[in-house]
Amino acid sequence: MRYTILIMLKVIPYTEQQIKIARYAKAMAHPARVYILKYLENCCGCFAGNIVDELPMAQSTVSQHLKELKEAGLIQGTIEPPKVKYCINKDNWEEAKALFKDYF
Amino acid sequence: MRYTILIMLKVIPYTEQQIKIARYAKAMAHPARVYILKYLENCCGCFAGNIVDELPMAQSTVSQHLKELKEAGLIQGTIEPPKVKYCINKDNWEEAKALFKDYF
DNA sequence: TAATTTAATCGTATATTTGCGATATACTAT
DNA sequence: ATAGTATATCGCAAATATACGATTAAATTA
Repeated sequence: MRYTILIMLKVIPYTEQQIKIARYAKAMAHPARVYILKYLENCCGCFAGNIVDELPMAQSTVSQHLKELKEAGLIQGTIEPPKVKYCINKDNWEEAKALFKDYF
Repeated sequence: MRYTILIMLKVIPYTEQQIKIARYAKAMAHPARVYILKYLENCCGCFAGNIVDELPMAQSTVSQHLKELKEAGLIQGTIEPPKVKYCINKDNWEEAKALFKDYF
């Protein structure tokens, strides 16, 4: 007796662009982070403390949001003891902009 | 004796736009959903089953992602028994596009 | 009427996110 | 040295997200 085995393969279909868009979108998926990014665009080189003052949440929570934006590559921090100055990461910000523009 | 009471109020600072951007970004924060939106842009009026076939995940999981996109307002489904035809929600898609364009 | 098809929903498990207070760290000023 | 300042990190709780298989619902076909 003969058997025919049919194997259906589903390959992960996402393009690099789609994965990046999802990652950037995730970074922007909270109003506080949307706010921070806009704030830093106008006020590049401000300190973490300034952002904490703007937002209705605890210092530790803001720090966490900053960390997420940093890990997503959208911002970067430079230490100016005892403060930390934050800026938009221009390269990645431009990349995100381009990705979303192409996508929409 | 007299007391002066200083009350510091932090008002939720987010604009409507920022809240909407966060909501749309959240909807796009998973590669499968980024994929689905793009797929529906090219193939408006395709069925849920077609999307399931494209994606490396269970039918129930795809259904959940579709639900999220629907709840975010980015897609809409019309029943054509026993199938469901999905489409981009043009109004909201255009709104999202405009919001992100302004934002970046 | 019974079986099939298509998609949504339910129940569940696990992982991630969000938020907070407390604590740690790393400098500065007294 | 001690106290103060600015920020990050830890530990925890609650909420939300992700994924799956099983079941349900609604219409169609046999």
